[in-house]
Amino acid sequence: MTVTLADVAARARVSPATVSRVLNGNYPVAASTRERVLRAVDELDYVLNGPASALAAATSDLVGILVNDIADPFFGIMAGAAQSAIGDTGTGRAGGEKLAVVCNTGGSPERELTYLTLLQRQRAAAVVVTGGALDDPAHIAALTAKLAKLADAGTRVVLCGRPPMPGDAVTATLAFDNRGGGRLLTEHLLALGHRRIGYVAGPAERSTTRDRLEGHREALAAAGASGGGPDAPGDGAADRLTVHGPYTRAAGYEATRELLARDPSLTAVVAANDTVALGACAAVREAGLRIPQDVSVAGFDDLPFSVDAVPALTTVRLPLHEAGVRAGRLAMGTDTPPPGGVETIAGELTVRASTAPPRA
Amino acid sequence: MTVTLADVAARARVSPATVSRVLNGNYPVAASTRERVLRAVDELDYVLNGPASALAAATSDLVGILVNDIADPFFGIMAGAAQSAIGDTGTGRAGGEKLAVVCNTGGSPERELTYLTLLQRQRAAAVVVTGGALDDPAHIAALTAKLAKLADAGTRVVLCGRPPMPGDAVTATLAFDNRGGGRLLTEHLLALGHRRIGYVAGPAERSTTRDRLEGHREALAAAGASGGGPDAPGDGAADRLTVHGPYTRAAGYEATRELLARDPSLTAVVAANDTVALGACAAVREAGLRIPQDVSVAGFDDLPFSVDAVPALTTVRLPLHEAGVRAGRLAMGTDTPPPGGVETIAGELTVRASTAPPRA
DNA sequence: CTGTTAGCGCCTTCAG
DNA sequence: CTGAAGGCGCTAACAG
Repeated sequence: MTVTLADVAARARVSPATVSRVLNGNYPVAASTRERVLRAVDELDYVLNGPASALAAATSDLVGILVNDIADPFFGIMAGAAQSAIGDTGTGRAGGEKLAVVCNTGGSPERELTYLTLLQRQRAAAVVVTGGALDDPAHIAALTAKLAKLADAGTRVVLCGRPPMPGDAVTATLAFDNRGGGRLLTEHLLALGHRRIGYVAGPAERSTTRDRLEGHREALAAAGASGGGPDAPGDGAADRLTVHGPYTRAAGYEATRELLARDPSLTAVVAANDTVALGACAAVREAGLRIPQDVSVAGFDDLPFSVDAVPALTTVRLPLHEAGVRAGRLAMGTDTPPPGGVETIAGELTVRASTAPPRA
Repeated sequence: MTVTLADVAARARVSPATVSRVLNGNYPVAASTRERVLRAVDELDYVLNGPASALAAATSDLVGILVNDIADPFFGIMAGAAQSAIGDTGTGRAGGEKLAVVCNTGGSPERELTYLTLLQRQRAAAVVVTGGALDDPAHIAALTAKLAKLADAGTRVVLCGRPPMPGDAVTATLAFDNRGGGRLLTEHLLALGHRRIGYVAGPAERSTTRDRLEGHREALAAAGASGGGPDAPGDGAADRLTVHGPYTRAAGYEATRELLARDPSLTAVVAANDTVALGACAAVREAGLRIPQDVSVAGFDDLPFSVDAVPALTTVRLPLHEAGVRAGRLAMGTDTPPPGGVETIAGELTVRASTAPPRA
């Protein structure tokens, strides 16, 4: 029923090996022969058998992209960029195309491991793992081991928007400077004159959460050290003004209500990301406070909707698209990895209308 | 280097055939033997060779999910839901898991076809195609032919959020009632008393665009027919008050500026979807008009951010998650297809704060 | 430049 | 319930 390479060979009156060679284009073939083969392929409407090819060649054209939440544009943008960078490599003919696919872990460590196993089973050519890591040592160990196995089997591994991992299994790591970004944002607020700043953090066990929060605390500490005075924020106050929750709008809303209850004199709220910031805005507004006149609000990531929020959100812009493209190229082996294997990508403070000096 | 099924067999002191049988679980094996095999698998850290398995069995555990834009939550939600419905089928052991992957076509018909070919090459177990179709007959024909080939090769094909296609290649179609939804929305505006309604449509060549616009026009026509009077909207006016553009916020912004310029007396703007509506809101606001006091704005889809817009967006809720889950189950063969193969899913008018009666 | 020859690792009848 | 044997469709050395 299904036409095989042998059928094509017969029709083109050449050997199967020759057909394979023109299809893969990695071996000299006479132009006339090639054309005859290509014609036979078209006439027979032949489609290469991927599994057979992968089995014989011991590598497949599958590239996996792992994301924590496919419904979140943060991941969608990176994944889409990586996928197009990978897909565009295709030579046009049936040969070169890679099948770039995205796998949604839903943030679950088990599913992350499961997908990696599935990809290993398929003998994937490369794997791109995006998004913040879990801080759990057991999971990190399991993940490291799994990635090492993949690398052993010849799969290229690149991390995108995720901190470096131990071991040498990883081809390249693109890490976001979350800590630096967090610091920038809070410094901005501090410079504006804010002193009582609430922080809506992400899930406690994620590296992204930790880094951004650390940046925030660093800025606070620096201000406290330099500024002095009884009004300066200390660590105790910072703890009291931090609430953790998932990276969702609903969590941002709840957390902000809580913060406002704990300290009604808050003049600013920093959210772990833009999505959370949207929830924070809703809570602030519901409390009868104006943004930014009564309370400033800031996010992180600069997702597309942030510029449209009312007021437009002050945030830290992360070059998600560029990072995704780079990750895709690295996975294809068309870009050379950075020296040391790790590249840190800075965030850019983007000041818009949601932050302003506090009321006098 | 890599451990094979034969290694496992040797260690468990059984034949390769037996190992295969316990792994696939589709054949009786003595409990004690099974346990011995499973232990060997764990000890050797064996991972099935997907390509080899697929080659021998002539089917793989790959399931492809095609989306138009992975950075758009509309698709992310459906894809995520489908993927989890498919992944959750796993029996837990290395056997049953399917590898559900999402492929981003970027709305390009060529890439859609390319991905389908790639999936066909992998001998995918099933394919879920989401999102509106292109109205181009040539592409529809090509797509139909490709899907027929996939179906021939034993791949299950399900359409999700897309109109039915000719031929019997498709296992099941989950179509959204875009026309009905569009009608509901405009009827709502009409009932509120609006007469001059602008429409920001999507790309002209997409079925989703066409259907939603038709619903809008139907409502207008019905009102014109029943209402009469010189102020009643006619087709000419409707044409003049419709602007097409891509499904982006920027397009919504531009189109709305244009509409406002064409007819400053507009009292309502209906957008093709929520994302576009956000841009429309920005344009309305920038024109110094208030929502909904001066101009009402409505969207479509009810994406998560819509409830957070200011004011919260009136829209038509589509059960994206539920549809995705259903599509996933249909793709797995765990749900039975609807009679006739086509199931139409209605949208639900969701009235929020962005629409109100026009000013007197 | 092209044909021949062996497998790649697994599944699946067919015997036992 | 278990083992033996053949082949799935393709690629990769080797020869020529």
